[in-house]
Amino acid sequence: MAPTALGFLPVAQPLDLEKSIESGQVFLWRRHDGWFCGPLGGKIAHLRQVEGGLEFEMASNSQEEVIAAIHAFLRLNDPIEEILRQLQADPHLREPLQRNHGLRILRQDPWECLLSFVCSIDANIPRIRSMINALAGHCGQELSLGECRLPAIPNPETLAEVGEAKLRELGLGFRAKYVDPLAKTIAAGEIDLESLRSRPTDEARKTLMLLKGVGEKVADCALVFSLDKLDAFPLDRWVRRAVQEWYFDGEAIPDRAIQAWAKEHFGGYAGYAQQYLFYRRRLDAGRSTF
DNA sequence: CGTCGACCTGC
DNA sequence: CAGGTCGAC
Repeated sequence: MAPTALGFLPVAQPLDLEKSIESGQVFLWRRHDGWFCGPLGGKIAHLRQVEGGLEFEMASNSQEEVIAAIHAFLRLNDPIEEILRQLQADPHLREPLQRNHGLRILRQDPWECLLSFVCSIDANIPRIRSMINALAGHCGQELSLGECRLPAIPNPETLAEVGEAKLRELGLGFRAKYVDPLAKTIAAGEIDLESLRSRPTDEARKTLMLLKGVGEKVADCALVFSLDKLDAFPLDRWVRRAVQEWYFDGEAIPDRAIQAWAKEHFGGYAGYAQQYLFYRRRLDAGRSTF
């Protein structure tokens, strides 16, 4: 039995763990006895928000290591007050910012993130979860902590061995023809995802889009949710609709024009703005699939 | 260059 | 219909 680090991390900044985890950024996390249970830095973590901070439990030798991992995952070093202050200048964001106070961008593993969002193509959140879980269940390492068991996302090398036919059997549908070469390309080291973190946003985006199945939207999700490019602005059908309705009087605008507008309008934290626009637009549409 | 259909499957 | 992408006009 691995040693377990248990503890409390004080958090004195806007944070809503539930909203952040259940806002369609991560797909393996689940609730378990009032805790959230999910993958964190290659291990399994339990997190629970309580008055003044977070309770945590994780397999590890050191509390410091766990706290560092939580900090990274929840992006607790982002200048969140400054970000929120900037976004509040936009009247369309004031209400969603207030109603979803503490909704944060998460920092997940780039491979896990890219794979998840390729699976997200033309699917809804329950479907995405089911695909990711099927993949992980088939060839991912089984993690466990207490009573909570969780299959990890298979690494690219392992996934590359599975083959397109099996991926279809696992329920990926046409996405199998993207995921199979994606795994093979990453496994072969042709693109080093981690190294994109230190490249400019546009360059990292172009590199990601060399991959089959990675278009603008999927690339932007990987950039914001895993590669620290908070200026990227993932443009899905919901956000596109929100922008057209709220800022352009319902007029249809080409994506590149929306991107240029977002860059100008939201600046370096467009990724955060997108998350609030998305969240609000989904709620207004009466969805409850979070 | 913009536009359009095909692509899997499940709720 | 669902948090797109690709390839063919």
